[in-house]
Amino acid sequence: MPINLHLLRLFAAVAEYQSFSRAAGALYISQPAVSKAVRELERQTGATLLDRSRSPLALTEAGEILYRHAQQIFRTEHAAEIALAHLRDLEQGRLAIGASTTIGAYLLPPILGAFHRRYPKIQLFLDIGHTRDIIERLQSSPLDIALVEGPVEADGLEVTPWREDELVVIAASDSPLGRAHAPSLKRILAAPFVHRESGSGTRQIIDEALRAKGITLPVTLEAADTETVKHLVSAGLGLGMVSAAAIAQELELGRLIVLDAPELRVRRWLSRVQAPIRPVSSALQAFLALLDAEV
Amino acid sequence: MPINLHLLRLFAAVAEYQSFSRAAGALYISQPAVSKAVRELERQTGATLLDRSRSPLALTEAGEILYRHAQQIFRTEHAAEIALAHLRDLEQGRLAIGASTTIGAYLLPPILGAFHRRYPKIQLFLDIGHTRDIIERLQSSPLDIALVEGPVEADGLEVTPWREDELVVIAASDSPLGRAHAPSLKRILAAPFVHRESGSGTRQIIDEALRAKGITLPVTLEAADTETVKHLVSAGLGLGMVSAAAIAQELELGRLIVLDAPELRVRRWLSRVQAPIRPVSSALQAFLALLDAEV
DNA sequence: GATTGGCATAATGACATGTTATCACATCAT
DNA sequence: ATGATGTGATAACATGTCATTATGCCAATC
Repeated sequence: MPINLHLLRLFAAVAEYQSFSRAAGALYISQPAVSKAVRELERQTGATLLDRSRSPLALTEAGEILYRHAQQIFRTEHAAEIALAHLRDLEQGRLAIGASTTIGAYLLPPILGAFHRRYPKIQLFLDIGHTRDIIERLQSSPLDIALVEGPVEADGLEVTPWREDELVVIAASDSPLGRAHAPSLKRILAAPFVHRESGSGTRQIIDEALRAKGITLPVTLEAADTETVKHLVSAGLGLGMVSAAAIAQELELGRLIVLDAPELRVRRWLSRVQAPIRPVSSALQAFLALLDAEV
Repeated sequence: MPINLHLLRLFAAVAEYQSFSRAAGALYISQPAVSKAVRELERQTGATLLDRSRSPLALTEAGEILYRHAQQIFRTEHAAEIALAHLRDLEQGRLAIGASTTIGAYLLPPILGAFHRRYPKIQLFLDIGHTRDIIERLQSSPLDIALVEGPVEADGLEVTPWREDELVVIAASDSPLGRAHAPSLKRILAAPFVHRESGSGTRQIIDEALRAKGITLPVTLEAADTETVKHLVSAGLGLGMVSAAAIAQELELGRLIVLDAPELRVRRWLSRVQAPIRPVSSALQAFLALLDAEV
């Protein structure tokens, strides 16, 4: 039979204030309620807890022992309250985000930076990988949310469009095509092309979108990641097609040039993916607000 | 607003069994009761504690935190139960006994020995002093019980006769009176006498009892304690009058002799003194039983 | 010896906590 | 598919815990 912790709370107050009536006052209840509670606790524990013959009230040995444990219990209870409040006030907590490579590398860092400045106590986990893997980890639950490229066929997942992203054709600024003002589609398609590997989401999107338009890009080279594609392109090995978000720095430095080819324009939606029924932590809530706020 | 620890208990069971219905079974209550309790706890804490979308049931971050604290709380509760049971079963506890010098030195040791052999986990305190001081310490509460000589005028204390004690006249066995078969009262009263100091209870008893009979003993020497009286007497400095309980060893060794003088026979009651309303611990209860049992 | 403060007791009332009945929804074997 | 099974949610209702007010007793104090 467990100890009735409600009665214990009242008894602890009596022990602390060394008086039934003062304890009652502190608890905002009547004195008889406290009297009865302590008496009932004594009945249940089978031990006399208070020496009512002395004034101020004294604890018996059993009362002493029980009181010490009660203090420990209510200290822990208080700690729990504090911890929950911290969680609510975002002064404690974790947030695990999954992202596909391009988003993780180019779009998320500033957002995570802003989040961290605002909620420095929240522990952030960023998991970058292929959409397939990210989705899998979202379903098996270590991830709170995922931001991925392209279409998601998910069982019970909620997919929301987040931002639109454009894939642009890039050339080294010191290459012939880079120096051309507005090269024709024909000239562009005649040039060598550097691509991401076949498995990647970006590559899939590009292939599908262009196939729909009846265009096939030449494949000269495949690279494992966007960063390599950019380096190869700026080294003059050919043209490339990457997310507009990925080349801000190179454009600024004048290393790369965007070739404006309306026929090759590929736009895609970046998606926010969540498990729909799963409870939403305060940290996730705050992160969602930030995602919607940022333009 | 403190956490409702009753609801917390049900929640902790759910967390442990990762199932509402199994938790309900373990608690011997119905499943809806558990459902409602957890829901109410979530309402009160303002946090979602369980992720009901996964199976088996998963804890949210808040639930995780609350569960850890709950475990700590209920561990402490269990420790309290154990401690109280120990107290009840006399496997833990203290017992503080006050005694006047003669009782403490000669009568109590065998009793305390028996008590300790029977209840080795109980911590014993023996406080030996003048009746006056012992009574004072009983009232101001560090002592659970006192065993004293002679009459006690106590305010609200309960005085119960314990054992009868006889004060006997002793002589060194190699002294002239010691060798005499049955010396006359006159011869005894003519001899030098070694007494306890005037403040002691024993001395008071002797003086009063003999004064009632119209007898006054000569005072040759005063000593601070019974042990010294015995040594002085066996060294031949005169006769003495001490508790029969105090000389068992010397009689056995043949050092001292009891002079049988009917006129000088002084009997007194040794008393058990307790604070009447004060709660009685298990240890004290056991000690009282032992006091009554020993003959 | 009346007053005051503190705890106990009794009669009664409100709310917390339990119950049964039932539904909704998955999973799973047939 | 389909019906059996397991699990949780919800609703209506019963119960018992925990509170209240009213009052009495006792000790301390002026």
